[in-house]
Amino acid sequence: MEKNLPKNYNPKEFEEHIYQMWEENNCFRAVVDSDKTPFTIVMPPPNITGQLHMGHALDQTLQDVLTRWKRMQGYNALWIPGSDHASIATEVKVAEKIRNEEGKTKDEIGREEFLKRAWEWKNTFGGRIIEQIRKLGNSCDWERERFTMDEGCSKAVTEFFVKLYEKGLIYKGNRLINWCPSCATSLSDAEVEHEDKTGKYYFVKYPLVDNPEECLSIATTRPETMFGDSGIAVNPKDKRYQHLIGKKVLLPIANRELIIVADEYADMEKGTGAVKITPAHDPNDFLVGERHNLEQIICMNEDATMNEYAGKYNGMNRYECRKLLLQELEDKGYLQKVEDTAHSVGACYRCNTVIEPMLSEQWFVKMEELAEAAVKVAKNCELQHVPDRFEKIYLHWLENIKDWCISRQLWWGHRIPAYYCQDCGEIIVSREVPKICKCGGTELTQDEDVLDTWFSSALWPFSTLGWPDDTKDLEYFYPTDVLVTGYDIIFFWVVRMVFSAIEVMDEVPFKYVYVHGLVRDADGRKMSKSLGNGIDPLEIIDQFGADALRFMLMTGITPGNDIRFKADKLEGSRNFANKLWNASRFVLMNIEGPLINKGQAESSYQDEDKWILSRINSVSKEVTVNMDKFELGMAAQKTYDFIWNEYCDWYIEMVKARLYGEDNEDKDVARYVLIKVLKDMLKLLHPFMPFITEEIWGYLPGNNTMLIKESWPSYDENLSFEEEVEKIELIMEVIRGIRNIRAEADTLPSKKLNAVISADGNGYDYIYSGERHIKSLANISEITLTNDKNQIPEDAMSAVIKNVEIFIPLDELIDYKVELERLKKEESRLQKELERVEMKLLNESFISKAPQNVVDGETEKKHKYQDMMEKVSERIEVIKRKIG
RNA sequence: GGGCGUAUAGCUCAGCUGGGAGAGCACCUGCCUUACAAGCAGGGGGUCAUAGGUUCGAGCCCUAUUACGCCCACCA
Repeated sequence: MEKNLPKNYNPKEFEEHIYQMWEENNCFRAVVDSDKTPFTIVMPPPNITGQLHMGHALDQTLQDVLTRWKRMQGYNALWIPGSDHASIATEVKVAEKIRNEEGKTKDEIGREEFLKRAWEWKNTFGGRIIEQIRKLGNSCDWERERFTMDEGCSKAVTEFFVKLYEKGLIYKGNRLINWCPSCATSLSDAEVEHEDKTGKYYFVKYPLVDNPEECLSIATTRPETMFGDSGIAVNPKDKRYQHLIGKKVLLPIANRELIIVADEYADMEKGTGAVKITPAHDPNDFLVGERHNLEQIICMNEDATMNEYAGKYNGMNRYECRKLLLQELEDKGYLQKVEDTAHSVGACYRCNTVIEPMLSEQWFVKMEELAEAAVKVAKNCELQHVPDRFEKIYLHWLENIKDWCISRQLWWGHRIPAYYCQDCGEIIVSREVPKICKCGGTELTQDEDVLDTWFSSALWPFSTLGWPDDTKDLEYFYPTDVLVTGYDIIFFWVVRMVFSAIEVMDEVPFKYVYVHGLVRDADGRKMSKSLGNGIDPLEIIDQFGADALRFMLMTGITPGNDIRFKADKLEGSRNFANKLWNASRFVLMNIEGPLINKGQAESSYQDEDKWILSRINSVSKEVTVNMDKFELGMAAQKTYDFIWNEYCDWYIEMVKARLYGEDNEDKDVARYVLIKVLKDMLKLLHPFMPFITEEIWGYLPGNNTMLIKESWPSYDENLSFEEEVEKIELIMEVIRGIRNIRAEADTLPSKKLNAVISADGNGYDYIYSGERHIKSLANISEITLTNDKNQIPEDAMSAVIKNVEIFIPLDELIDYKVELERLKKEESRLQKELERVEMKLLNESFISKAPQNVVDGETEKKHKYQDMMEKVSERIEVIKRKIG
């Protein structure tokens, strides 16, 4: 007794131990090996605050499919896992925890103690998501697991910062930045999400100092910022206001004088044509202010409450202030009118609080030069996007980039390696903590701020390989091959990795960027916490198995397009796994003793053996082509179709009679082919469904190694049998034809029937050699094969397949009306096909302009249809006569 | 304001360089046929958003339009 698979497919019974087996045998491990070509992927590091969601499942399955496939192809495949410290998100979570558990604020607890708590938090919960992603079957090299704030990554961050600073690409400056009042930190432009909202235009009257009767009307959407006004701009070409240039207006309520300046920025079409200038709270106004040397008045505090510049509104939050201020303006006659308007409001991408543009001293990365380099590599194809339309998005962003604000007023993150001399004020940027200043001062304090999380993520493709040290890993595995990510973080991450890598490695960080879409819910909505429509991958795995989830995410997808999470699609994937399981079980229950060797089998192949061998051979080739082009959805689909529709539905059925028969030698051939094809199928499917394929593999005879280490099926010219393919496909059509007759005529008994088949030429030979299949699969007891018209029975139902005519003689059982309907339907179908082909062939320009092979093909079709038509018409005549 | 995507069977989606419209689910009919009812066999169902154009030939290429969605933008 050979051992066989359990009767039921139950992924829970083996997924975990299969994963353990892979790990124990170091199957995911990749080390420098100059005999092999490396294939490297770095995992986009999930946030330590995060829970595993469907987005991760999709993202990581794609990477695992690629990694496993390349590994099987013989590459030294390395997939580096890790996690991200997620500065803002983690800081907020930890602060929340401290507040809830101890009732203390961040400031009360202090920086040092806070960081201690944050690390504790990281150590407790940071590993959670890493544990969760193992359940997906990820074959990443866990010995190389990294964290963006581990020693090596931190060293890389410092090195990168200092390098850029020394090159003059990092500077500290007083600029207008995006301020999140809730997170109490600056944000980069990428971290602000814009949303169109309906708001209001408030037209406020600013009286002229010279002549208080005359007022300048100014439109604004944020009236509270008037306390930061330091000028009014009008367009120099604007005739309405030319006489006012250089004069002053009085800022209502605050009673400050504002100068009217002429600046191109003022748009004559917008508002009243005169615009208030608030240099410290608006990026445009900032520039205007600089040009005209206007005062920069910050009128808000860091928590977006008003400050002393707002007079009696001091301490009030910005919205409250707006409300009361408007009331006061109206009461005092300064509010001219209010109009509705749609305008976009920026919000913090972490907490969704409306950001406040504010003047602030921050650290910036100069982007111009870095961006240029990143543009160049895309344009000369060193970097390619899949699908390529994302290159446009990438380029557009880079070509319009502004300097990157990298300092954050947070504690959790990489502290900026800048030190200030308390004696002379000198800034020292250094890899090491400096002991003494040039001036001799020894009191040096480090900058309080930390760096943008994305500053460290930007180094991920090389910091994880040892940079800034000159490691063998770096030399061997870098640059990485593919970066897999969602389109939502191209700006945050992809772009920054590219220019950082070019800057320090002088080479792109990856050759391909595979961009995938979002996983949406069944109704097409984005999965989100607030909607509560998220689906937990762990629950799905628990219920259906990781393989079903993976396969579901991989089929029917196109790069870059979103996918919907549909329960029935998941069931379909699970059913497919079940199908494979049962087919394998069937094969195993028919294996006894050792298999014969290749040579023995080759000399005795039957037609169906050659057919299936030929088919798996072509399918392997096609699947590989698809994989090469990142068409993973297509590759999965083709594998699915082959396994279910060809191997299970046809080959296994065809071979059953041999397995149950007496011819032991032939039985062995069938067994050999069953196993051989099954093995190739498992290989093709393994990247997509690693667990079940590995599990089944372990049961197959002669397998000492694990499937994960097996080699990918390659095309073998010797296994292409065109004639047998043609032959079996004809037999299959004949069987379908008979089944159709049987099913369409409901008077037919389900018992065995006889058939007369008329054929000539190749058809005759093919049918002759395939009789046994027709008998067993179409439930026929006797076949009379003839090329003699006289042998054709009149009282029969019939079908025409190419040049083959099938008759099922039935005498009194035939419902001639039904049969006539059937034939007429077939006749009209043929008629349409024939007309279409004839139209084409009558067209002179088609004949002269279309390629010869296309014309030949159409001509051939014409003859075929004509022949079939003739036969069907004859039958119609016969049946008509029968009806009378 | 600019850019992009999607529109194909009742539903969800495939469809590679232009050459006879596909899958899964759902639906209808018949089957517990000793691998599998998470299954087997058979079947119905589409003017490929609209209008032009290029071509011998368009779901596919070009132009315009419509609907939905997304992204970018210093839109007082």
